[in-house]
Amino acid sequence: MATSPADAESRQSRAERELERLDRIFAALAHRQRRQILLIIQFRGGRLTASQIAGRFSCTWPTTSRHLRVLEHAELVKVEARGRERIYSLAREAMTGTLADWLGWFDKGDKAPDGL
Amino acid sequence: MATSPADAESRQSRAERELERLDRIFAALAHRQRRQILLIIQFRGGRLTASQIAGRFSCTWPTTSRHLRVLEHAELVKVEARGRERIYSLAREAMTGTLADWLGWFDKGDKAPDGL
DNA sequence: CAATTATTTAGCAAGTTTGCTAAATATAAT
DNA sequence: ATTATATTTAGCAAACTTGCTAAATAATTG
Repeated sequence: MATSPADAESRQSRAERELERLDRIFAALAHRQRRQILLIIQFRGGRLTASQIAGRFSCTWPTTSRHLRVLEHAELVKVEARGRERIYSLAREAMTGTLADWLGWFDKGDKAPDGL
Repeated sequence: MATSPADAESRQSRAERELERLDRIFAALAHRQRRQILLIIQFRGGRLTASQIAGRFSCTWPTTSRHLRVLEHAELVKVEARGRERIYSLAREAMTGTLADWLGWFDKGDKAPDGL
């Protein structure tokens, strides 16, 4: 099958989108409170409302709310609106998938990633 | 055995030092070029001089030099001075150890980390 | 020793992130 | 509808990061 310019473009975009995804994930994880939020969700029931999460931190609510948005944008958490509450849970795939895959480059020395 | 104030203090410090270590690791990984440097070291021979690394990027040398220092400070790479060259290699333990351990919290739901 | 090569440090400007307070939105209860 | 509750958005100041150029250090060669 022929490889159209559109294919080439979309292939490159996809690689670039992958990189941007990693950028967002690692940027999101670069703040201690955001990592802590993930652990709290994991070890405090798996599903928590924004206020349950915010309640565990000493900073103001809007600050935690922003952290939650960063995590959401990085697709590390999922949100489900229920009435006036928002219930956060882990998007485990992103963590153990995307992130663990990246880490995997350093275990096995087989193939190099695209851009080397 | 009695637990002296010094013990308590050092125990707390150790936990805090752990967290600071993670801070440094995740902060270091939060920049695309720094992640790329790690991959380059991994897939281009394992041991590279600063200039070999810098040569693969379009930014200026001092900029790459700073990135290398950030990685070194996070203990993600080791440096060995040989004459006027500095040879960088991966400090694999930090990556597959510390980092993979952190990721591990999200696999198995057994015990929660210290500060929860 | 003077010149060259490898690499880092200093210092600055531009951009980004974080945390705060005040105000807005949106659903639920009275 | 008014009030209360849950949560977000706006906008600002302080702090941090990044990239640059110019200058410094440090080992090597002529």
